[in-house]
Amino acid sequence: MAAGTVSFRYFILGLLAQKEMSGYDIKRFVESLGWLIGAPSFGSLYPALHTLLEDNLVEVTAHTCQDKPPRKTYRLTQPGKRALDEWINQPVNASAPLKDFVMRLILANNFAPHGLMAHLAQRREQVVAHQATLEQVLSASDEDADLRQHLALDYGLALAAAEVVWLDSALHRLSELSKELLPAEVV
Amino acid sequence: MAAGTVSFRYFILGLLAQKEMSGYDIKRFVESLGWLIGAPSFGSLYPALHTLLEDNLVEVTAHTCQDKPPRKTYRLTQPGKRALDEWINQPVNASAPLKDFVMRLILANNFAPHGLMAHLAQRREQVVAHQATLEQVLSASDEDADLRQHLALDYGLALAAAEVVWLDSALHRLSELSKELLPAEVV
DNA sequence: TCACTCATGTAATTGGTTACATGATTAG
DNA sequence: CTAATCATGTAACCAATTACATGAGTGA
Repeated sequence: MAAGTVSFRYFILGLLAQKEMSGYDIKRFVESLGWLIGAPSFGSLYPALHTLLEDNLVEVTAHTCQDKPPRKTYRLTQPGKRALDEWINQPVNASAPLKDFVMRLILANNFAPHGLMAHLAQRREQVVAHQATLEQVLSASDEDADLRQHLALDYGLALAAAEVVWLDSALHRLSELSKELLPAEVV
Repeated sequence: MAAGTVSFRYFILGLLAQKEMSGYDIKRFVESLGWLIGAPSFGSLYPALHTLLEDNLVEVTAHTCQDKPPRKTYRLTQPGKRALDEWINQPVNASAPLKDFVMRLILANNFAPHGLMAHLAQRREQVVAHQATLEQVLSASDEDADLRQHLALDYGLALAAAEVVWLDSALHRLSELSKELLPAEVV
């Protein structure tokens, strides 16, 4: 295992599966679409790349062309591809935080066909369960409590509801997509 | 500073401001409404309480009545109250994660009157900015890319939109509330 | 020449988890 | 009498941040 990261380790691997990138590229990319997951700092990103390299999951090319600052781009090796596949199609811990869900969502392309839908369906179950918990807490709380007391509950419920709506629509669209791709496969 | 936590440190302090609780109580409470922030483990919770105690921000009572397992309940001291006020009315870092926002939302009661609305307004700005970034990335990406490539973007946009709607409604309700409470204060 | 972005890295520290250890009380 | 829940704690470990250090290229 050596030193380094774990959560981001496979996420980075997944990003490199889509295209070859440098550490700096990864940072910029994650910053742009990662407001829900938070971009890793260089202090964790570079060491993570080094350990992936040590483990032979990625390989590197140094670009030292002049009139550009030198950079190193990383890409997956065959063992890296296998490690990623194994990781991504593995069921996630039921109480995984939002962050983990979104990280996998960003790697959507790397899922096996059924895997992605399973991931969304599992998330849906989780969110619905949380919704139920929040509603229960809300109904158990003081009737005369002021708005401020319920704010967080209300917020949680609003986000959960929005997420369920989105998940349903995404699941629907994905199933349409798979019907299109496998028209003869209908049971 | 000693060992212990930091993010959760003040959050715990805020919970104790609402009512006296034991470590176990805190865990249960946070688990029930904290799906967006994640409950701290006992391994961080108890040490955090110990350091709050050392710093004289909380005080403790041991309840060793028989036919109940012994427990310790914590409550704020005056210095604790001051530390909390100082912390909560302090502006948060602009790129703070969702978790930080929600933690403060749970502590809504502890805000100075204007502080809470400022907090929501600041969050709104942040979310709108993220929305703009995501839309930009979306429009810059391949037109022929399949649904899977846009899933995370789409998810982010859906959540952001829902959050803005909620924030607007909450801000509106809070301003109604403050009008009610200070009817003569209108400029 | 000064500041800014691009680009890579390391060391110290921190915030937090996991696993472990203990014990009382309650329900089957 | 055994399992589950209530209840508190410690030690080892880990992931990740912050701060630091370096250097090339670009534009004012």
